[in-house]
Amino acid sequence: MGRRSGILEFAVLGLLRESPMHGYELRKRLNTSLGVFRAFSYGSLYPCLKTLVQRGWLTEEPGDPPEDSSAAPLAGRRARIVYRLTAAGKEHFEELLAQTGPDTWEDEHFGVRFAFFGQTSRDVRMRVLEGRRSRLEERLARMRASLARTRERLDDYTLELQRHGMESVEREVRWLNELIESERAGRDQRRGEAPSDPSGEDTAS
Amino acid sequence: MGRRSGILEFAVLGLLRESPMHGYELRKRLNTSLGVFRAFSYGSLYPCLKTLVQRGWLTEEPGDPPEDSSAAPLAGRRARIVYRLTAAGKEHFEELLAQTGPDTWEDEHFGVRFAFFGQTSRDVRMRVLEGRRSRLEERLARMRASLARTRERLDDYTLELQRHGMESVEREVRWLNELIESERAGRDQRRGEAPSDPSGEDTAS
DNA sequence: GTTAGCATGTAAGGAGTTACATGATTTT
DNA sequence: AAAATCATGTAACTCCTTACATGCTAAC
Repeated sequence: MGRRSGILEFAVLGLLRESPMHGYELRKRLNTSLGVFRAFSYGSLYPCLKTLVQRGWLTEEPGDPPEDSSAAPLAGRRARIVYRLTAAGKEHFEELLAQTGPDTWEDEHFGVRFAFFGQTSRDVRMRVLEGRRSRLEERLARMRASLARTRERLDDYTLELQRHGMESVEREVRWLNELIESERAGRDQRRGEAPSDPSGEDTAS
Repeated sequence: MGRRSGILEFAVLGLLRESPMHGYELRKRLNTSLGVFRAFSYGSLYPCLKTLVQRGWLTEEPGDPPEDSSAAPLAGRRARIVYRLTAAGKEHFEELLAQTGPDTWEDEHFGVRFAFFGQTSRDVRMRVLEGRRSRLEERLARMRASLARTRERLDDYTLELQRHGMESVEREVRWLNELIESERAGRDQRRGEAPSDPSGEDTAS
């Protein structure tokens, strides 16, 4: 069955944009390199890769990985399949980066979107950050209202949970404020990261 | 299809343990009263209720809700169905409270478990809190290790994301430490919360 | 007289997981 | 020679969502 959208697809495209990889390596990166990511299973990763190939966003190549070519050329190790982003795939990823999905998507997968901010134009970064902030503030308002209504009949544990939850949200809002301000303070040039050409300069090899 | 386990079932049983309710009310409580809960849809709630009835954990009664009986007895409003926890249901919920599921379950739904701590025996509370803490500490260790390995080749955004993520986790660990200490400080009597009958404090150690 | 809220439900589908199957290769 | 790690894949299942269908009452 075709994995239609989903965060996994997004993350795979984003990681492959940086450099080609085989599935096993990809999964490790999903779990560690991008820290905040959740642990995807092979059972979802490999089928996802297949459908991405079918749609023309990836190509499959047999072969040894880019790094560690000092090892046996491709002797043992059950021949790996290296996946590479196509031009169409790159284009598609740009679209995904730019588009603002439904609130729940944006909210649930904010961490992943943020992880690819390095490849995102400043407009979009601002939109994503501000969107998140406003949703958190809405939520905060709802929590406060609900707490004011029901405070009396809640036990200590529930109260403590709500208190801690609200504090966490408030903390994240402050974090977002800092980020937004720092974006606004204009530094387009954060090293040589050329924001003028979001689809441009791939860091191949 | 039989909703087998799932957090929704747990939450429904827990809420109904406090007092009988009809589905609509239940859903509102899931979304607001217990604040941290996610927004479940009717599409999952009603089927869930049906299967819980089938298993004998709930009974369906037609009728007006316990509060607001000043309104029309049950005149308009499409006759509601009030769900009440049976003895078997109570028993089952106790089991669910006491059992420690797989780590992922415990981790993903910690907030919900915590929300029912008022109905949970102290042993179990300690087990849940300490379990969560140790998993968070493991995760922290993994994050630190991964960060030490890959710091150089991560861009500023990814780095900032990891930094904030780790800070959040550290903060939650401190919170848990406070809670655990406060549990350890022994006060069973936190106001008039009498765990008089919940079959709770059976495991005296 | 139309929107908003109350109230219950079904069918189809999405996005993943677990458990399994397979097999080579390095380490113990 | 046993175990761990590398590597790819499939089938069945889970748990929840969306979109739809229905109909009543209160408020604007």
